[in-house]
Amino acid sequence: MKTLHSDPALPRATETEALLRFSALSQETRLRIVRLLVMAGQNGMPAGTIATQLGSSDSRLSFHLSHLEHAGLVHSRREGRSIIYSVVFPALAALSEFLIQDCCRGFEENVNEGCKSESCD
Amino acid sequence: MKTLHSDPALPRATETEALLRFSALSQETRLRIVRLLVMAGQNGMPAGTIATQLGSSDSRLSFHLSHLEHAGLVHSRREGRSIIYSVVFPALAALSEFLIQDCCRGFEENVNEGCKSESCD
DNA sequence: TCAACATTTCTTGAAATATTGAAATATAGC
DNA sequence: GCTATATTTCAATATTTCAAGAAATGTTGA
Repeated sequence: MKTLHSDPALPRATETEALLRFSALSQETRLRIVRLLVMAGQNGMPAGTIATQLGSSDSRLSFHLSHLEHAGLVHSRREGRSIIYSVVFPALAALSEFLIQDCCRGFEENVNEGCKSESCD
Repeated sequence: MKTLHSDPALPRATETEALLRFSALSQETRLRIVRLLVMAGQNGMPAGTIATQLGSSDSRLSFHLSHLEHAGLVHSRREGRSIIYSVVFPALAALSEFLIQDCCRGFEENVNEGCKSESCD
């Protein structure tokens, strides 16, 4: 079984990246954008559609999308007059890796029993 | 193989919890506290030791520890005159679950190829 | 180039969060 | 009870982040 966080080819986020990404995800609108884009998958979604679905103003949404893009969590491409946003799955994966690796890997001798028995290996 | 994010007994964090926890982790000192406590494992570490190791003032550290505890990411217990802090591994696990589940589970028909081929299953 | 549409940038003010240092609280040992 | 140690709380200040709307920019298709 190949899992999201155990793929050795998938680098864990650095502390700086992790900080930037956690910060980006710690805002309600931005977290919802990410969840919306995850559901939209590789097709992505135009900025205007996202704004409509979340009931946010265009300018506010643009700000949040820039924020997410700067954090490397979403990617944009132009299609006609629309700009299509989509989530960067490897970035989410690396962030998970950052948490999980610290939780369960490399510190096996120290890890608590709850984690060891319920969640690891 | 039993993995951190695929254990059905391990509930995914709610959006509110996720927001609170992402927010807690998006601050340099707090992220370092969590990493330090992960390394300390179940034994945990006294507040004073954490402050010394991170070069932070006692009062500042106390504030950040309260913040992390309120977010459910760390737990405290008294031992003599020290208060020992330790990380709540299931909380980290649930947060990872929150990201990973949204990334790869429940939306298989939409998930992008990069995620599907590199990270899922 | 022009008109229409989509997105971004900028400004302002409000709200949340961080830092510092001093004072307060709690425990252990004498 | 008294003192030393460990940690937390509090008040004042500084910093960061957020929201809203107007104006500016960029793109398409005629």
